[in-house]
Amino acid sequence: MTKIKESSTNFENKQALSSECMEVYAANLIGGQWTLAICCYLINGKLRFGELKKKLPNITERMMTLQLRKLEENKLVKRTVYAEVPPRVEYELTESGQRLKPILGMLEKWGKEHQLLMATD
Amino acid sequence: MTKIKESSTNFENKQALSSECMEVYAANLIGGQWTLAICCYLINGKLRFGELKKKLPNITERMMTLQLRKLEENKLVKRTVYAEVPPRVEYELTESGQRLKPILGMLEKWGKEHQLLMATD
DNA sequence: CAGAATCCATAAAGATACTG
DNA sequence: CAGTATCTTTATGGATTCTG
Repeated sequence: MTKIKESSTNFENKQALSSECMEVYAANLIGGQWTLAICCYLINGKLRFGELKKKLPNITERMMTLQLRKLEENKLVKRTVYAEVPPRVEYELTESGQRLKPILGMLEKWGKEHQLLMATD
Repeated sequence: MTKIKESSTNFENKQALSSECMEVYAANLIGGQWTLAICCYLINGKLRFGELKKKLPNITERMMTLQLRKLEENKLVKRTVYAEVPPRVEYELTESGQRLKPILGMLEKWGKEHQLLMATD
């Protein structure tokens, strides 16, 4: 009786997926609290759980697990478990995740410009 | 003693703005529940409160007000109040909001591709 | 018309402790 | 190491009623 749905950021029961435009669908996939941060760090290559955790000092393990599982479920991240002791799990972006790269680039550029605007006023 | 902060999606106290990359900052600005949906509809020109509400049948007035105020606060949306009876308020994207257009375009494209991937598997 | 004010339910996030 | 489990807190969203 494993509980799965705790933090699935509701794609199924909310409006976004069903009736809204594709941008909203996309935003729901990548707009989660830690989603983009994780993707940013994975875009340069695979990372282990602990390595990723180090880059996100403020995230709890619990949240990281939940977010990574969601990302995996949404096929943005691939999770590979190595049957070793001590355990090793590696996370990497999928093809689809990689294709976010140009979008991340534009977001970064837009963010910089916008931050400037927010400041000079 | 007006209460302002009820739904400000926490830029100030959370990690995103302070330590993370610019993509995360940007995502926090546009990643809110209704944010992108609203932007999508405003990208073709200004709309009144009621008109926008019609395009988002599932949003409550309360949420729309909150989201629009947040958008305004973040300078993505400009709010113009006309001193008329009955009252008229128009919402439109700011320059900065308009500059999201190419990003929305890419998100749409990516979303379509990704949705296909999610289906064929 | 375009909201503001309340009250309330649920969902998401955090702290902490524990484990294969 | 890479998580789980549990509990608590906080955030988010909704229903309803009221108003300039």
